[in-house]
Amino acid sequence: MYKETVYSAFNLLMHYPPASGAGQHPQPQPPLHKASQPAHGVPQLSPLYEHFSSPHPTPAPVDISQKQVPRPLQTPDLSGFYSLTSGSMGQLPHTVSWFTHPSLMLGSGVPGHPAAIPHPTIVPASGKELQPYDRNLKTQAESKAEKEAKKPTIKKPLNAFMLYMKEMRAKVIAECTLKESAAINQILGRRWHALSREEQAKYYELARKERQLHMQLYPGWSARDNYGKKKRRSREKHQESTTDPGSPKKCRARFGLNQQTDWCGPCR
DNA sequence: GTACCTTTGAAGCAG
DNA sequence: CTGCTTCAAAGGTAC
Repeated sequence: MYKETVYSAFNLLMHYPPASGAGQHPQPQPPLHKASQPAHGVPQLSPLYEHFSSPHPTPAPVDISQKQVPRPLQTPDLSGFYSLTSGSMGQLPHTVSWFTHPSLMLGSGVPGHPAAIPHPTIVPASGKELQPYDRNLKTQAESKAEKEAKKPTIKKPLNAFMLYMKEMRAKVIAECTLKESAAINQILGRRWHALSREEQAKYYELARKERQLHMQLYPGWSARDNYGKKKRRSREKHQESTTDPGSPKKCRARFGLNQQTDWCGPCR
């Protein structure tokens, strides 16, 4: 069933091929620089802004100066970031995510500001609304465990591909009339590989700024904090068989191919 | 009700 | 240092 959906997704992909590659696997590209170590040629914020405002059937470019958001805690590096996100990114509601963090903008006291809206990366561990604790029914140990479990979870910052997915998902859904995320993500994965280095660099740069902002907001936070919070089934289920090629990523890993550029035969 | 699927990248961890 | 694992998002599916 699942594979059928995936196959249908690929069929659709043939009708909506990426900019280059035309339904085939992407052309090999030179490896990209590490996001944490920007190389020459990384677009500045201005081109980034152009990217998010140009390729889509969106209204005329927004006058950023009229949409500036108070940013009392900004650093020099993040200033342009806020200009970008409060302006053009505002046209992409699904991408704003935590760019407009209330605490950074000192929402309380700012008229009309959604100060009461918690940070999207902070969610109750249960995913549900927090309930008052009933002291009469729980032991201290239970109380401690419960409190721990209900501590708001700070999510990981999104990486470049995740940011790309957030922006492009709606477009793919509209084009392919698909809703199943697994199939959509396969398409997005191929389109990601079909992007030029310059186009990908925009998202790497955005992701780098996301991590930077995340570090400023949560200095002591570690990705390890969220380890084990997702209940997972036995690990055997995740190990692919020798006959199943698995995902391109797994396949590349198994055959020792370049993660950035190479496509293994079974996954084409 | 919730894990799984599916993708890439970042980060953590074990050897 | 290398390689493996986990988790970020998303929403339909399966249990």
